[in-house]
Amino acid sequence: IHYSHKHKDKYKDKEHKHKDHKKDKEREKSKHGSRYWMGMKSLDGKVKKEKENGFASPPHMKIEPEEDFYHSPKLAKSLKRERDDDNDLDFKPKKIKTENDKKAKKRKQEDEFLFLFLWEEERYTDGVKWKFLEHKGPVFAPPYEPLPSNVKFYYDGKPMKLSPEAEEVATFFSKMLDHEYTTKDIFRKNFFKDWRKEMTSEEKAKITDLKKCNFTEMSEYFKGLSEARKAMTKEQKLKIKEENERLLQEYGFCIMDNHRERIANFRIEPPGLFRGRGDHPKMGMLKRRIRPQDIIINCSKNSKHPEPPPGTKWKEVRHDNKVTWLVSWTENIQGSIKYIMLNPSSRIKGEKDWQKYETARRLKKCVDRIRAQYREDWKSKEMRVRQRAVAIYFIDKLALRAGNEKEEGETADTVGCCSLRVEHIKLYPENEGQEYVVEFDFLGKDSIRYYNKVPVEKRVFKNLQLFMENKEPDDDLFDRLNTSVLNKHLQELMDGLSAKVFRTYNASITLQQQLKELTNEDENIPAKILAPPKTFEKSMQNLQAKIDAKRDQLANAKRDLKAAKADAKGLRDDKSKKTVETKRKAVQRIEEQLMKLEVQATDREENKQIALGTSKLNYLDPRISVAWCKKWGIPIEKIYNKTQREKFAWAIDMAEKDFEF
DNA sequence: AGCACGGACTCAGAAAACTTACA
DNA sequence: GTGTAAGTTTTCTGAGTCCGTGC
Repeated sequence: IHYSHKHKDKYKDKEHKHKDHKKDKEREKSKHGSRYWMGMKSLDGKVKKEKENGFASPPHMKIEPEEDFYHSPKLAKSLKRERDDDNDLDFKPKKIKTENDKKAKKRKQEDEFLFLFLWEEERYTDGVKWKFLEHKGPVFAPPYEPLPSNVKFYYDGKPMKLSPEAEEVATFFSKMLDHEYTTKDIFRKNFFKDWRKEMTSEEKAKITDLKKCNFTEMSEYFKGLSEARKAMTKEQKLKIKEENERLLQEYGFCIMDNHRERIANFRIEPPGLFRGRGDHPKMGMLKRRIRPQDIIINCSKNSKHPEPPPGTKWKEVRHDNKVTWLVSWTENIQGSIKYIMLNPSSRIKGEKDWQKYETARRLKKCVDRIRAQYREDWKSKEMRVRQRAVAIYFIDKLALRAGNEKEEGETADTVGCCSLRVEHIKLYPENEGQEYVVEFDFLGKDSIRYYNKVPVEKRVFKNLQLFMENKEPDDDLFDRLNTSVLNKHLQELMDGLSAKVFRTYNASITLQQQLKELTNEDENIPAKILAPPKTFEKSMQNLQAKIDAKRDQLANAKRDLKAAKADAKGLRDDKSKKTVETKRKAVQRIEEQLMKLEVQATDREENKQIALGTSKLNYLDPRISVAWCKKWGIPIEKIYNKTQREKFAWAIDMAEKDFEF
């Protein structure tokens, strides 16, 4: 590997005394791709190198063809090196693909070490994330378009023209009419409260009861619009597509340290009604429209700053290169900050991802020690140490999340390990032939139910009994523990260790073991390994879809029933009474069907379903899969789709067939 | 010292959009 | 061949983790 930079040369020389540099260089050049980390698929010839800062905005930057997913970063360049501005060619890393070459293998390991070295250097010096950042700012939600005059809102059966502000909020509700949300009390209450805030004083005086509001005409109108959109001609659809593409090209990319990087979310979230997950106390509240004066822009001083729309101003333009976001604003529901950041394919996210797996690999080296330690701590004299030790055991063995404490009444009531309450576990000294069984039943992240019955060590069991003594169901199980205490301890056990590293480590190591175990030479590999989880997951999803459909159907039927009732009240004839009865029966029938489906779903749940998609993206070191593919000659496309390949470009490039997690 | 708080970042499922298989 | 359903990918944004800061 050639580094013109002295200090790297020095480092390199130490490690590679006898390398044939010339050969390497040639090989490298002939290779189409290049080492991701060194980012040598540069913008050479595309970005004008503007010298010293080297980052002046390239006025006519070309778009890199999509199939080339190496929007490779110049890590080396972003590191602090003296600006002797040698040309980039000298930085070209090696592409090592020589299968039989032992040297290559060795070099690869050294490579990895070097990467680590470079990373550490960048990271621990000053926390700088970039040297140059330029972008076009966010794309705002389209302005509200008032309803045509023939689409009416009715209050108490009478048409009523709403002020634009009140009307807009009403349309948000009308668009969700088919959704289960709108039947929930909290949702309706929150919505109505916030809606009234948008009303004129006359409207406020008149509209006092949500039940008397009739949004159906509005709802039908929007359904019609979406039908019309579906029925558009090919040309019209194409036109929209082109417009989107134009917007993407203009706003969907930024320049960060010499590379044109994809932005993850360049559109500002449009206004609407807040939909939390689970039993969220704030569901239905108005999520307000974000304006330029709410927006903070982050970019380089020496970049071309994005312009606010004519006649408006940004809240602030700052130049903080210790953070990775381009745009931020404060959201009005929880008061939290929202960001516009880069795509997972970007250098900055890729590096972080890679670092995450490196931390997990370091855990691999000391996990035995740590396990021995917490088992020892189960016997500690100190309560807090015992609690901590049992908690780590759960996190390790059951992949529980850390479980930060949350403000009551601000969010749905969900828990993780440290925030478990007595009511969430049951202890069985003896259960179905097993000893010391703990039954977990609680709502975790996104209000997803965690239900599990596991036998545990006797000591753990006894400890849990101890922790639960003299406590109420809603008391904390681990009253001497919280996530910051826990993580501080973990940090002492290993640099960079925190609760979530266990998930990454355990998921990845298991994948590796399973692949080793299940893959055998004389079998046709792909079918066997890839099929079962896929079909299983699918069947689960299908069921969920059925349930959802049934729910919608139920909501519809209920509404029909309501409408029929209203009619009957007005008309008082036999015919309408009869329809009410049929509708009522329909509702009942659908309710029963829904029940059946839900039972089915929980049954399957017992079989323990794993969200394969999520772990694939977030917990499994992609290098394991890449190595496996290379080893068995399986095309990487079989495993990762385009987006995933972009996200894992670093791993695809880095991992050889003998990679060991 | 310890703790509340905010900030920045990863991870998560729902929904929308798109693609492919199938009647 | 065409319309539709099923499957897959992409987008969206909410829900966590974790750490630094300031009292």
